[in-house]
Amino acid sequence: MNRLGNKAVVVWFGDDLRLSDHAALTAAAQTGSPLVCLYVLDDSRVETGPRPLGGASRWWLAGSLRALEASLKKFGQTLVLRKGDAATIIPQIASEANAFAVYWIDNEIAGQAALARNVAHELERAGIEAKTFPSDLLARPQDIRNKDGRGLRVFTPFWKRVRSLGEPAQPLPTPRKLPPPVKIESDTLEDWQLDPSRPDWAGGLRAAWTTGEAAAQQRLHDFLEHEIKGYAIKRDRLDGDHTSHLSPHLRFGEITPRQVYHAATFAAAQKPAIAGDVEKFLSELGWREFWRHLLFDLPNLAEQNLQPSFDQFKWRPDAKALRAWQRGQTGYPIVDAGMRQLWHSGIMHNRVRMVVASFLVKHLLIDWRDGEKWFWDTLVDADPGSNPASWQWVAGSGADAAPYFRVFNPILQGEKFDPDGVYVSRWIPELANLAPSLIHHPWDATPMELTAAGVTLGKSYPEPIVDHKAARERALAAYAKTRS
DNA sequence: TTTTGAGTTGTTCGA
DNA sequence: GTCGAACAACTCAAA
Repeated sequence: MNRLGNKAVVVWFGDDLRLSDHAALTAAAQTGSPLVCLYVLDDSRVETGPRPLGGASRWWLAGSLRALEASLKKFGQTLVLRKGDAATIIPQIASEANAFAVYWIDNEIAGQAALARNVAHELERAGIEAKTFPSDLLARPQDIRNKDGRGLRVFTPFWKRVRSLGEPAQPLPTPRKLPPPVKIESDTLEDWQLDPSRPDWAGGLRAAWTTGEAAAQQRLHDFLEHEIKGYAIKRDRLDGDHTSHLSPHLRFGEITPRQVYHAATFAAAQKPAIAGDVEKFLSELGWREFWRHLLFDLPNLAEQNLQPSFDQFKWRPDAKALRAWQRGQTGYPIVDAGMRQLWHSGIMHNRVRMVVASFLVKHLLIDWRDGEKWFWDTLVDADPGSNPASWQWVAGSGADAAPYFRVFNPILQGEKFDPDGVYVSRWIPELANLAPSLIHHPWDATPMELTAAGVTLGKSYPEPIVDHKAARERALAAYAKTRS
């Protein structure tokens, strides 16, 4: 019993599937009131709601919810699952539980912010307190403004401003104990069918990932302890594993940027030799932050060109080429390797993301939105900020965007970042027997070299769907037109 | 106030 | 083989 009688409190979980550094959960636990831990899957494709998850993200969500359920169980708690319109369901559950308040973390994402406003409104009408807690971001978008009150559009000044605010708050520990649960009816995860079946295409995802908060913390620890040395240079290499692999964990809030920031700066203080690598790593966290802040200002980032001049751009609809790109059948080994890694593992090395995106947008002149949608569906780390913003960055229509003349050369990029062809061989085994000097441009091999490697161009591996030089010139001409 | 310089991720060309 | 220049337009900060 507490000062509120036997009234309960509801914690509404969203993209914050963890128990540590969770201000809403911590505050709810401190009330001592009986507790409802709630997750609502809002699948309704309403304009104002959050963007419906892609296939790979749905798979991740299922695993993450399972992990959260298991963690809560250790505290004698349960996770209540409901599907439908959050603005209807949350007040219902709150009154069913006889709750005096609903607490949640305000993740300040476009669709979610609108939904959260509706939820708060409905709760107020029902006489139930709606209390929100600050988002996971390192800084509040409201605090990073230029003279005109707008968010910054260039990364370096943005990141300087964020850093000038000082260290982010220390992350909160996991509550020592949680109050008992209120009995509320719940869907089961099986009801939601988040995992693919018929066919089950998630084998590669299961092999590549462990979802959940504990796995996220372990990943961060391993990365800082054993892998970060040399990050500043090695992160661009495709042979070997030199990136943190934290992105999907961050996406679903299994770990917070605050936790990553403090763990990383602590590691740098212990080992001055890695200080430069840590600084580079933190700036990657800064890019995530930058894109999120951009999304805060521009909710329609996945549809609307940030630079209006691009509205006139004549993209080239080409279903056949789009499909070849999606399936990793363009005939450019570095592009195809990336697209196959994505399809198999739900992830793609960041360097290759730039190469394949540049290829779709510039070599094929296909609308960046088509690429963005494919990534949204296939990436486990598909982020409402980073994904559209990075596509716009590559296309040149975005913030701090790549200049129009930057057309990645897929052969050079391969030779530079995968010099021994390790990455290509792994994802395109049919090219594995080609010499490293040929593996990024098999069309230059002699018939004898191809035969020796067991490659038949056009059969075992496609011919290039466009010629690099011609495609580059076509892209430059098309981009020149939008400028004038 | 105005001006100036710098800005994640590249490529090609010609000297 | 290496190196510098050229390839826009815009945003922000510092002078």
